[in-house]
Amino acid sequence: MLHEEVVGRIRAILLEGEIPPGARIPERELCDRLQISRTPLREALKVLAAEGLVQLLPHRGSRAAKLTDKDMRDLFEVCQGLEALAGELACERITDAEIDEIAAAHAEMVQHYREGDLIQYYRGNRAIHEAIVTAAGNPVLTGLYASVTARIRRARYVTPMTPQRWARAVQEHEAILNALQRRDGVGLSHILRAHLRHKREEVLQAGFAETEGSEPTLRIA
Amino acid sequence: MLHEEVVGRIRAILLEGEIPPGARIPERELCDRLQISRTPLREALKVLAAEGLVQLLPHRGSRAAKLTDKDMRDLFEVCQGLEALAGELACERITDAEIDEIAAAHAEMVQHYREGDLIQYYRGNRAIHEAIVTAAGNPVLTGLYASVTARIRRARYVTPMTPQRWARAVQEHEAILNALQRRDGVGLSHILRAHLRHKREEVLQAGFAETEGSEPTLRIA
DNA sequence: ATCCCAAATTTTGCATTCAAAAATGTAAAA
DNA sequence: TTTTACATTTTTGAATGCAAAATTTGGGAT
Repeated sequence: MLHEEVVGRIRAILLEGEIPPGARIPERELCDRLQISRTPLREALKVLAAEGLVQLLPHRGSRAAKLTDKDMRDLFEVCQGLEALAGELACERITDAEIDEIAAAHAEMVQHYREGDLIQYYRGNRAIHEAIVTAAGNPVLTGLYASVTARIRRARYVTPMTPQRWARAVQEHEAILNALQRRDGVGLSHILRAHLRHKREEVLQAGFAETEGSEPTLRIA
Repeated sequence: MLHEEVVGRIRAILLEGEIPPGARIPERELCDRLQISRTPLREALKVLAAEGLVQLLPHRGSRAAKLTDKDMRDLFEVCQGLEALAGELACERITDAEIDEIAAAHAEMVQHYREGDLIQYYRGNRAIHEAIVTAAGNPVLTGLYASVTARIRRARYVTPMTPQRWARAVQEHEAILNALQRRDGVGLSHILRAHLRHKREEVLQAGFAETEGSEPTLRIA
């Protein structure tokens, strides 16, 4: 199946930031690179446009979606809502085994925190949030969440992670795990919202890399 | 722009139920009907597949997405979450003018209820929910909501609307309007969730039209 | 009569081709 | 020197063509 493959690869290229936000996407160049003709490429671009990663301009080609501050705020809001929903549902459905897995991932993440390994910390952090969404057992939710987080990650923003913020984030994660273990859906929902609200505030305060030139010091993956 | 046009028309055909869930979508036939070649048609089908209205089977063509009971439950859950989020956000941002508009739409809907005009009642009901989502002022949310509700509407389910259920729905709508006017985001969020949960229970209890033969007595729009 | 397998037909997936629109470059006039 | 009009080039959007895969059809064996 060429089509899916192509969508995935272009998505990766966009998430990787190889084509910066707002930049034109040269069809021919991508065709040469992916060794395909324009037909499947254009199909893939249409799909990615539907996902919000690409914007199509009539007779003027496609560009990598450019996210404004407002777009980021909107995405974070929705992400928050989806995570809160996921938390509630997860508490109703999560198995003990799944909780154990998340607890293990949490412990690992805390270890990275102690070691000061921000990259690995972020990786673990993301894994935990995705595990919670998965535990909600709702593929529709999983799909929308993936789409929204992809778009957020697309904006290679930089957060100046201060010790205070990091410590608070870890504390919040302790609370998240705790609520999960108690299967306190409402509580988890509130914690998750606050957690993401804090992150959003940090991001929007710091601004994020919108321009092509500015190289991010750290990409949150 | 041919592409957008085509996506819209096929989406309409699917929502209209002309191609029943699970049925094959004959490319050639649609091409003849829409007077286009296969290229833009296939691009449109890919987009609709990304939206979840169409499912593509490798080398076996595309089918109108078939929704299982589980799918419906998942969609309702997410819809609930999105509406609850929209309610909270709307309360923070809605203008007096927008509230007045919704109040007017509400009064109109109640009038249809009194007249026993279920079709018009549903139309007004949908308009109100969409207005609340719009009032949230979050295009990302609006887009996801549109996608989810389209998929729900796609399943032409039938709800035996009893007088009791109808009365409760109207009561809940009174409460929704009330919370909006008081700009009570948390309250509105809870009411909206309960509102949709009730609807979901009705729908899932009744089952929905999955087979081609069964003609729905009433399509919830 | 039923089942199974192979040939023919249809349909799908992708490449190529063609026409139209936009971008670019050039030259002439103000 | 700047601006505008025009021609050329590039790129996009859609149609067509072609090979591979799947479905259908027909014939033979059980």
